Amino acid sequence: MGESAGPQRAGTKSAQLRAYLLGLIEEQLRPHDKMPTERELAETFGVTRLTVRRALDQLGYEGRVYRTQGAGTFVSEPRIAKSVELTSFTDDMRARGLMPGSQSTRIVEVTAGAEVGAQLGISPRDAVAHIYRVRTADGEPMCLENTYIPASLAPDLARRPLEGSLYQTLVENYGLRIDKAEQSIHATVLDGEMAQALGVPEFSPAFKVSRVAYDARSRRIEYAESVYRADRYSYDFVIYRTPKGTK
Amino acid sequence: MGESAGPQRAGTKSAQLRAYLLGLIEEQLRPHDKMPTERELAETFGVTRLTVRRALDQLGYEGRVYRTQGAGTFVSEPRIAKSVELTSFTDDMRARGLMPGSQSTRIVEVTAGAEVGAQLGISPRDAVAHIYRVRTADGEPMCLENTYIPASLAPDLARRPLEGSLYQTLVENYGLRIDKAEQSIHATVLDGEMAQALGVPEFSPAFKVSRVAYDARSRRIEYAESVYRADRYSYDFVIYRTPKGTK
DNA sequence: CAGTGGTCTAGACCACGAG
DNA sequence: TCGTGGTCTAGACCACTGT
Repeated sequence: MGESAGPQRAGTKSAQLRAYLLGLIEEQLRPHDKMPTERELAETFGVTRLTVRRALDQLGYEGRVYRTQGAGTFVSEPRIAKSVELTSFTDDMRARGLMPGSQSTRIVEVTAGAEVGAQLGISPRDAVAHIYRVRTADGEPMCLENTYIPASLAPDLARRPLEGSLYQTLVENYGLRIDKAEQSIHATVLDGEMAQALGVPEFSPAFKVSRVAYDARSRRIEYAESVYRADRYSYDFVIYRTPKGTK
Repeated sequence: MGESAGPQRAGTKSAQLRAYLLGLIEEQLRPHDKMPTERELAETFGVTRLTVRRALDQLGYEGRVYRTQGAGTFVSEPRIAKSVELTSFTDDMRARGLMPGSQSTRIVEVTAGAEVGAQLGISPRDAVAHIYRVRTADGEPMCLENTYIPASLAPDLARRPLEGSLYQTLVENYGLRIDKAEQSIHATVLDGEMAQALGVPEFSPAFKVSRVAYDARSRRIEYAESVYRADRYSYDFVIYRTPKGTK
């Protein structure tokens, strides 16, 4: 299918194939329709079945198709919930159809202290950039965010005007790309100060999210504590049974 | 490593290899230690690199190892948080070092009604088994759970003594195996009735979890609404950047 | 029984990291 | 430059589904 000159920049064959199949799913097939067989796809695209399977594995992981041995591969029902993916606040809000923004951003360099130091695996006396933001969606407060980044990884970050995405800044100026994050989510109620900052009554329910983010080399890049308004935010995701080989 | 007569029943070679590597990670190596190279493992175990890679891919998804092209595969730091996996309440509690239990279980057959019918994709007039349970951990209430299962899939479930795991019953008696679930998590505060059932003060924070579970054929098997005490429960998981091929 | 997905072999070349 | 993981080829056999 080389002639479909879609706006794909995908490098690998399986990624190209995945993009093609995604188009097929979204534009031509309906839920529970049967996809072409792996052998058909392999022949059509001039690749091996393994390559086809990689593309389909990916789509299966994303919940777009399901497979039944002996029967075939089928289109999943439209997804109600998104799988848990590592996205920026900006992308997260856009995916929810909301317009993201920030208020009262403050960025300063401070010493890490016990808690932040422990989370980042550095000395409590090491310097970190501390970014405080009130994140908004459609102009209304959505969450309070405190982000800490080791100064050793991003020197002078605190003296840089923070325009655009923080993650983009980290990639472009420091070569730091977040690849993985560990999150811990608690339910809580808001105290007076936080409630006021978020524009809701005191004792309103909220999510408290702690996150440690790593790059591909397993270095800790960021520690963030966020508090989300529960009336505007929910976690929607897909989970799967035992990761496939374990049974 | 054929001579390690561990209690493994794993079928595929990659699953056996994964089990061996897991032992290696947990018993002999330390975080950031280098794992054997893929080619070494392939030769040692008499399999191809692809098979080795499947085992390592798996461990990578589970957050146990990380790989760097050109450098090698390394042991991840001990996991602070678990990846989101589809587990039963029982397994979830055990993983947290708590002793799971149930109180005041009730199971009845009722008509689905609008909400449950919509979630399960059946008629509001169709029959469902409704299971209500107060789930306990170490003898203390942990969550309230309302589970609904279409009677067409599990006839007479309501007339069956519910002993052992519900999921086990579904597999053994009805051939229903849950493979995937969509979850939506909200933060809330408890009203008087729920607070009393959970043994906490009114207006205590809590998680409200809605779940639709599917089998491998994408049939909806179960709808469940659960309310968890926030003082005893948190969601801890790992998230990854864009699913690999998308960039 | 025919056809499907699930697993595996035995190679090959490429892209990247470190000395 | 060399060794590593990342991708791919061209086959093969098995396990399961549906008829």
